[in-house]
Amino acid sequence: MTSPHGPKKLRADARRNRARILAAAEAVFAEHGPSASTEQVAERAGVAIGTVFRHFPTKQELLQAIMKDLLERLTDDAAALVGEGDPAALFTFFTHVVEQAAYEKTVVDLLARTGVDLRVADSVRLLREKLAELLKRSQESGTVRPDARLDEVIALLTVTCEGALHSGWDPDLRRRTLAIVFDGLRPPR
Amino acid sequence: MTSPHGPKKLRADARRNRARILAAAEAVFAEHGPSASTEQVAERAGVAIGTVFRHFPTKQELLQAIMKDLLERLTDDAAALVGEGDPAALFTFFTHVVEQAAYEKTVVDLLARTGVDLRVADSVRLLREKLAELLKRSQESGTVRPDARLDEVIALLTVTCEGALHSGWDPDLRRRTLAIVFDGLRPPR
DNA sequence: AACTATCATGAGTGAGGACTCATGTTGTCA
DNA sequence: TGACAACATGAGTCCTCACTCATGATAGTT
Repeated sequence: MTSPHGPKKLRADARRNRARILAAAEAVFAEHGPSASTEQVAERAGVAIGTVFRHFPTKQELLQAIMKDLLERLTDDAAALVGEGDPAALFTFFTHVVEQAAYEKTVVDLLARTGVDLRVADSVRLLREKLAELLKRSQESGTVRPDARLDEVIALLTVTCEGALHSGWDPDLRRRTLAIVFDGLRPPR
Repeated sequence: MTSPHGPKKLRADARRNRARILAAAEAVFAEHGPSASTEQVAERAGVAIGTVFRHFPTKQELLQAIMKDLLERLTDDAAALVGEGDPAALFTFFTHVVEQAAYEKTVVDLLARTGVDLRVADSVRLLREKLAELLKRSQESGTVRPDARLDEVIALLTVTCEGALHSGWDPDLRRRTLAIVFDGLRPPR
């Protein structure tokens, strides 16, 4: 950690604006992809462009902040599923993430394109850990083949999200494609 | 066809330059993605930027030309496999395409991102037809489950190429991921 | 060889977008 | 309630990039 005291104290209006910018950015980038302009974000947030750059000195940092947010949300979801003890938890999570991907164009872009080298390594590591737990549980309960490794699962997850998104799969195609992937992940009978 | 006489007669130097530009564009876009600048293409081809725009009036058209090229190449590959009668032809083709994807960043980008609405619909249709044949053969020989439809197969193909590419899968991960997808595509025992 | 339509050249243009900074505003605390 | 540091503003800067066009070169034809 660079700041041992957590986030610096912000003035009330600054804290409010920061939140509005983050929300606006998520919406705008979700709609138009990461190449959307910072101006659009500012407009949606109802602030001047200078304010956006005060909170996030570069566009890159703004994207990182959004990504960190989403990764943490996903990690929480995964953690909740670990608690529930669903034997098919991995498939549940998989489906959930892919469905959500349709509304998170940006994050999928970032995950798959820019890679994971974005200084969000910590958040990614946490998500990996939760996913590893989900995988282990599902393997122990016999829902997932024992020789499947975390890397393949993540690869399939990422890739399926991208597809569901950019290629605009309709719900039926999404279901059918996931069904094939899930069958591939099941243990041989 | 818009031109019943095939491509218009070009002067020798023009034909040579057109070919060099296409090759350069494929290389540059493969390396840097479709956002690479037209200047880079011109430089790599050893021509002035005006020459690039003489042959391809917009960047979009240049990208389309590359895509058409690749689609035709893939269609030929698929047609050859149809001729050979390999019962696992679909898997062979699938593996081939994914391996090749690592060198074709641009096309995968275009296929998955810009979609197929790029006025290359004809080339896409031809490739689909060949793929349909491959699928049918593989299903008849019992290699692929009979309820798999072409849409899912194409979805998985596209998506796997994207992953192999942007996420930089190493050969081992690529093999393992494909193995899962193929298992999902096999008929239940 | 002479002629000309076709082609190549590359500095220039215009638009868009990331980022800055001088100026004005407001939350906060004594 | 003053006074100041923190914050907001948005016109302006700088840069990149797709695309143009006036000028010069050349392949193909007679």
